[in-house]
This record gives sequence, C-alpha cells and structure tokens, in this order.
Amino acid sequence: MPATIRDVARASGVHISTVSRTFSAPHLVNPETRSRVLACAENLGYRPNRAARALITGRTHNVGLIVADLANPFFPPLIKAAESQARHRDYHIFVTDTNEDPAVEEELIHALAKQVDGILLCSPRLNNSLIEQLSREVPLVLINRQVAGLPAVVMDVGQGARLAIEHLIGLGHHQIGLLGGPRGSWTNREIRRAVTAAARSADAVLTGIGPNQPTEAGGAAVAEQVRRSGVTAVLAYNDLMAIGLIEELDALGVRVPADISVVGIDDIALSRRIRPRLTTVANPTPAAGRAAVDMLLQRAGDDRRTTAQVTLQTELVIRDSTAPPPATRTAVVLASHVKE
Amino acid sequence: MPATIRDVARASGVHISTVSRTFSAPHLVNPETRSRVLACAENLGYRPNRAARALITGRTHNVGLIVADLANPFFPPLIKAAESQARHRDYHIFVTDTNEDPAVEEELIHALAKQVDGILLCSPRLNNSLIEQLSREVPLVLINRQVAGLPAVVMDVGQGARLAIEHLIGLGHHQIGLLGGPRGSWTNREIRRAVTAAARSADAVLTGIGPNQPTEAGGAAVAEQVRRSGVTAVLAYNDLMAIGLIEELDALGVRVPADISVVGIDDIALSRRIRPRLTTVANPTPAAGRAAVDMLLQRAGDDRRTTAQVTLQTELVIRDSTAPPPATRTAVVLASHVKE
DNA sequence: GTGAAAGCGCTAACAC
DNA sequence: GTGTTAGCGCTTTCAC
Repeated sequence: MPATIRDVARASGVHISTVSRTFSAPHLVNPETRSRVLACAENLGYRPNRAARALITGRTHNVGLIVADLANPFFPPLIKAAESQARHRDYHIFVTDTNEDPAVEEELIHALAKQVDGILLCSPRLNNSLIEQLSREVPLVLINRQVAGLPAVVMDVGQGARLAIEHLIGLGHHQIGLLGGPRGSWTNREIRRAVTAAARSADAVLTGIGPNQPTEAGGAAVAEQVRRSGVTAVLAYNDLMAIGLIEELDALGVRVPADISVVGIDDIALSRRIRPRLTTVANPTPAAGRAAVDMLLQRAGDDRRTTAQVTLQTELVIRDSTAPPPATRTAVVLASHVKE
Repeated sequence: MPATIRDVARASGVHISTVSRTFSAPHLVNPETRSRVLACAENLGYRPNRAARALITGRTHNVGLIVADLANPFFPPLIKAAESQARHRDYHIFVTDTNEDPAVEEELIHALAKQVDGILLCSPRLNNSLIEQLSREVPLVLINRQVAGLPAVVMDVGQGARLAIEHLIGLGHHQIGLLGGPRGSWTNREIRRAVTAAARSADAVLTGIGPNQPTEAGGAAVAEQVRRSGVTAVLAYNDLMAIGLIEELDALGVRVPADISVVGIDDIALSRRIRPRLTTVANPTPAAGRAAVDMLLQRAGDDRRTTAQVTLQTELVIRDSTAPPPATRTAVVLASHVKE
C-alpha cells in the first residue's frame, strides 16, 4: 500500500494540512517542521497523489499529444522533444494515434479532455469549426495548422515549397507535378497555395495529383500516373511519398533525377540514407514540439486567452534527387492547370 | 465548466448514485431510468471524471510506457501497437523517453506509479534487483528483458542471432566481429550468449567490439577498428549501428558485402531502403507491444500474481549486405576470443 | 505557523 | 431499483 498524506502526518506528528503545505507551499511552513516532514515523507516513500490533487486544484499536470500516425517518421522527433520539454516542466504526456481518422481524433479529444490540462493537436484532420468548438472544452494548441483565435505552432512549409519550386525552375523544369497529401490537411493547402503562386510567376505548368495517402504506398501508387503526365519534376507532400514514388518509378524504368526530379518535404532521417539522396524541405520538428508544449503550459497557466501563433522557418536541402530535365525530351503538355 | 455527475442527477431527477450506476454497473439500473439518465448525460456532454473514479476504485485506466529512445526507429511501431491495443481496451498511455539513462528510468517509474495501473518497461537499462524492487511499487511488464518472477514479453533475439551467425559461417566466414550494444542491455547479453555458442560449435573466431551506443554514430565510430580487426563479417547489436558502420566503412574504402559482410538486428523500415539492403534479424515489435499490453491489463485485473513470460519468434531476413568473404584475403587472426 | 473542517467528483456498502 | 452515507487523497479557506 503506498503511503498517503495521512501516514506522513502521523509519522511526523503534524496535521495533514501541514504536510500538504510542505509540498505545495513550502514557504508557509516553519523550516524545522518542513525538514522533519520531508524526512518522514522520504522515509515512507511518499509522493503526493496527482489525481487527488487534480481533483481539487483542477490542474492534472498532464498533457495530451495527438498525432495522425506514430509510425510516420515525421512524428517521433517531435514527440520526443515535446515529451522531454514537458517532463522538465513536471508534466506527463499522453501520446495517442488517430490512424489519420478524424472521428478517432474527435473521440480522443473528448476522452482526454478531463485528464489533461491541454492537448497538442498535431496536423489535425478535423475541420476548423469542429476544432474551434472542441477548444472550448479543453485548451488546444495546434501544430501545423492554423485556426483563427487558436494558439498554433506552424512550420512555414509554404516558404519551403516555394524555394523548392524555384529550385526546380532554376534547373530548367517547366512541367512540374504536385503530389497532394491527405484530405483535410492544412499543410497540403499551404503547399498548394505557395506552389501555385510560385509557378504562375515563372510561367511553369503545374499538374496536381491527389489527394493521396501520406505514405510510401501513396507515393508508389501514383508513379504510373506521374510518368504519363509528362512532368519532368515532382514536389511530393512529404518525404515518405517522395521515396515511395522514386522506388516505383525506378521499377518502371524511369530514372531519378535523370528522367524526373523529385523533391520531398520534412527531411526525415531516411531521406539522406536512400539513393539518390532526397532533395527536400527540412522541418524543425523538435523545435515545434518544444514550442507547442511551452505555449500550452503558459496558456494553461494564468492567461487562458493567449492565442499567439508561432511560425518556424523551413529550409530547402538540396541533395541528389533533383537535376536539369532531360534535354532530349519532347515537350508534351498533358495538363495546363492545377487539378484538385 | 464541464458537467459533473450531480448535474446529470439533477437534470434526470435521480440521485447521483443512480447516475454512477448507469455508467459503472448499468445492469443494476432500471432500463427506463437508464435511458433517461443516458439522454441527459449525452445532452450535457457529461463524461465520468476518471481521476475521481480512480481515487476510489484504485484503477486509473492509464498505463505507462517507458522506452530508451523515442527517436530510435525500433520503438515507434511498438508504441503504436501498444497505444492502439490499450485504447481499444479503454486505456490511455503515458509515453516517456529515458534517453538511455537508468537514473531517469527509475525516476519515471516512481513518478508514474500513482497515475497508472501498470508500466511497460521497454528494454530497461536498470539492474535486476532494482527492477524487482520497483515492481513492488507498481505492476511492471518487461519487454526485451527477463527478470525472475516478473511478467515479460521477449523477442527471441538469441535464436535470430544464431541464425545470422550460421548464415555467415555458411557463406564461408571464420573471423566474425560482434558489435556490442549499450551497457545493461539484456538483449546484448542474449546475443552474445547465443553467438558465442554458435561460433564455438563451428570453430569460428569471434571478436567482440563494444559496448557501443546503439545508434548510427555508435556504428560509425568503430568502423576503423572493424577494418583493422581482420574480421570478414560483422553482426551488429541493431540495424542503426549496422547502417552507421556500413556508411563509415564505405568512406574508408571498404566495400560491403564484397570486403566485409554486415548483419543487423531489428529490421527497421530503413534497412530495406538503404543500399546494400541490410541482412538482418526481424523482430515482431507490434506483436510485442500488443502482447505486453494484454499481459499488463490481465495482471492489473484480478490475478496480480500472473508472471507469464511470452517469447516471440524472430526471423533472419537475408538481403544484400552479406556475401562470401573475399577469396584472396590473407587469414589474419588478431583475436581469438570474445572480448567485453 | 498550524489545526479544523469542508469538499473536489466519484463509487461502494448499506438501507429501504 | 433507488436513495443515503461515508470516504478515496488531497488542497484550501478559516480560525486560533
């Protein structure tokens, strides 16, 4: 049986409220009493029960972290950083996985609401109005998503995507494919917005392909379509798709970057390991995890109305999967606008 | 303000204990009353407060999961499977990361003990007696570690390592290097035990190198030592080390598998992506995560004295990083026993 | 500076 | 089948 506050009170000859103060407001108790209580507590292996404390203070010292897919290598570095940051602030993290399913996401927010002081929503797939509504039930901090009035940490993927397109155009590409991500992805919309603008101002032609699953299978599935579309370069929604695409193109006899250039987004560890090493847009995911935790704890503290939005910079990392288009290629225009 | 049991009682005109029963023992309440209460609850958005419930039942419906390094690709599939399994049983998971530090591990177990019904200890670095002692504070299920009297799920890495050695010997290797993992690793000891036995019965000579960090950097750091040791094949503690080693050997002008064969352990996603594709021992990590959750919940249930140990099979996956040793090589014996 | 008492939201005997 | 009561472990007034 674990020691309770009463055991410590008995052992140190004081009232339980004095023990309570020793842990939650030490300055209110006589130094001598305090050290005696502390000694007894140590002795009994006493630790305040956080659940009981939460019942009365309303602060659980727990936070939730909801991600679309734990197995997607984009998330672990973010989770690790968030967990570490939270722990150093004396918080614990519930980590959950929605399998990219908005319904699961909503249910999880409800289920966690009472046990946490706030939830970090990572690349949520829910629509804006639902998110806003849920944020009235429990403090929410968004990661890679912007909703008016809600605190958010976003990585400026639009900027990175623009650099990627400019890089491709600089290499001489005019027919560029854009592999879309999952439905409901804010990141996806940001990318398309930035890329469309960049392409227009350079007279490049964009071919939208998607929505797709944000996985290697999703990338592989559209390889044939990419090959037939006549594009000489592709920007994928994320590295996983880019890698799946490259593999499958290779199986179809299409060489990257000789025949088609491919750019990813995220810069997961895998991307510098594969051959050709992937040109990609690097996201500062650990920094995003830390920043989101800080915003949540600050917000959960006194000022509930903090709605800051932090934007972290991304960076184009040029490796070996991009090159000038094949000179001998016949110009074939199969698409002249961005398709949904 | 979230609705409490009292709000629901008031709205449905019954006593709070009836509301309580409606949720925790529905069969004890009149179907008509029940549906009325349920309707009011739904209406008010009421959800039982688990912390309050835990205070009296002693069951939190939470479990802890402690891993050495969230960013090590070995863990995410296990975490994902465990989280999913737990959620389907109406449990939530605290995920924490120890950074391979035993002191952090111990502190986390203490910190989590009161808020969970049990803890999944994944590849713990603590010593046996400490683990045993901690298991008296909170139910523990070990993953990839065996301690007498404690429930555990282990992947039979010894068996996989033996197959790996036999594979190498079958290819004609006699001088084999063994890259050790971190200090305190049970897996590491199992591997060495199995490998030593397999090598002895085939008159192969083993050179132990380590302990090492279980990362790519750890593998890269010993490349020079591997090259000079005269071995023609290496079994690494895990895939990450094997990959780091291959990269660095490549930089030193040593070819894999032409000059040196390399085998990893784990079969992380990365291993089939790199070139040469890595020969490795596949671990059923999702199955281990699920099994561990099941054991913990069963144990946390009625029978606290269940101490089953489940062993999951591993499998040798032969890819392109292993080949016969170079025929022209002069036999050089620099080591004739397994070093620590 | 410390004790007494109330109560956070809920469950679990025990009556009726 | 439902209401009453006590209390899980803790914090927080309010006295003294």
